[in-house]
Amino acid sequence: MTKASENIPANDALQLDNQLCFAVYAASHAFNATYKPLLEPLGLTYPQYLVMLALWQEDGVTVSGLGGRLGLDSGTLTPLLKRLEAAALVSRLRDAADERQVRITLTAAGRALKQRAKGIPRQLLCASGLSLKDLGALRGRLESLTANLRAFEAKSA
Amino acid sequence: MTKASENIPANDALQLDNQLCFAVYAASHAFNATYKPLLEPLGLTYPQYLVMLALWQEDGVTVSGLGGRLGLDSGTLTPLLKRLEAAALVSRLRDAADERQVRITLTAAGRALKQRAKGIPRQLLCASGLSLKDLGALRGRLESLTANLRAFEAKSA
DNA sequence: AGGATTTTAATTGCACACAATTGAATTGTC
DNA sequence: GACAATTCAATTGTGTGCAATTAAAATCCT
Repeated sequence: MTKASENIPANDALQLDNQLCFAVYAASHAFNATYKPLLEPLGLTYPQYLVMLALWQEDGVTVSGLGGRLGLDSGTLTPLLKRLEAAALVSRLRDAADERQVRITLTAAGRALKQRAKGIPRQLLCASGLSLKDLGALRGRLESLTANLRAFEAKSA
Repeated sequence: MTKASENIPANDALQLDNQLCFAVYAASHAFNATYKPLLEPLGLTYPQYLVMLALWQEDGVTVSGLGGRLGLDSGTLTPLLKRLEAAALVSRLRDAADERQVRITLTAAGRALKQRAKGIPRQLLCASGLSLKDLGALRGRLESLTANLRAFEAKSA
C-alpha cells in the first residue's frame, strides 16, 4: 500500500473542511481582501499588483512572457494590461522585429509606483501573523504542491 | 523588535517569487486546473463542486448560511445556484415561515451525484503528491493564515 | 397598530480567469 | 519565392467574485 492510497474514511473524504483545496481557495480570497484596501490608494487591483511586481522585476517583456511567469493567458492579460495602459502605468508596443509580439514596458509613472508600494510587503507580513521563517517554509510547501499538481495534469494530458 | 518587523532587504520584499500570496494564488489556479477534467463528467465547475460538498454535508440551508461556510456572498451564489437548479441538482424555495430566505435543497439527482464524486478526493490526494499527514499539516497552516488575515482586516475596519 | 429599522436575496456593474476561435505575422519546406 | 504550418495577441463566450444598490419581508419600538 503506497502513501497515496492510505485509508480515508469515505465520509471524511468529501467533508468541505477536510479539503486542502478549500483551505487554499479561502486563503486566496483572504489575501485578495487584505490587499484591497492597501492597493486602492495606488489604483491597482490585486492581479494588477502581481503584474506590476513582475514588471518591476523585469521590464519590456512580451505578453506571453508575462503570462508564463504569472500563469495567465492573453485572454486575462490583454484586458488587464489595457487597463494599466489607460492608467498610464505601462505602454504596449508591437515589437518592430516581430510584429506578432507586444512588448510591455513600464512608463515613468509605472516605475515610480514601486516606491509607493514599498511598504506593502511589510504590512502583509504583519497581517499574516507569521515569522519570515514560517512564511518561507509555507511558501516552499505551496510551490512544491503547485508543481506536483501541474505535473499530474501534464501526465494526464 | 517584534517578529513581524524582522529585516527584509528592500529589493527582495517586492520580488514576485518571494510572495506567499503569489504561491497561494498559483496553487489555487493549479487546483482549479486539476479539478476541471475530473469534474467535467459530473457537469460541475470547481466552485459548484465546493457548493455541492457543502450541501452534501448539510442540506436545506439558506443562501447566506451557505455563503457563510464558503465565504461567498449572494452576488456570487445566486447565479451559481441558478445554474445548479437548471442542472436539476438543487431546488431553491422561499422559506414559508420567512419569505426573505431561500432554502437550498438537494434533489434526488443532487444527492445521487455524491456517489459519482466519491473517487475525486483520492485522485486529488494522488495529484498533490502529499501524504495524508503532510496534507493535514499544510491545511492547518493555511487555515491559521486565513484566520490571521481575516482578523487583521477586522481590526482595520 | 403603524411606521422606522433591519435582514435577506436578487440585481447591476466591473474585473478577473479560461477555453476556443480568429487573424495577422513569421517560419519552415519545397 | 510561394505556400503550408506555426506562433502570437486579440476576441468571444461562459462562469466566477465582490461592491453597491434594490426590493421585499420581518422585527422593533413606541
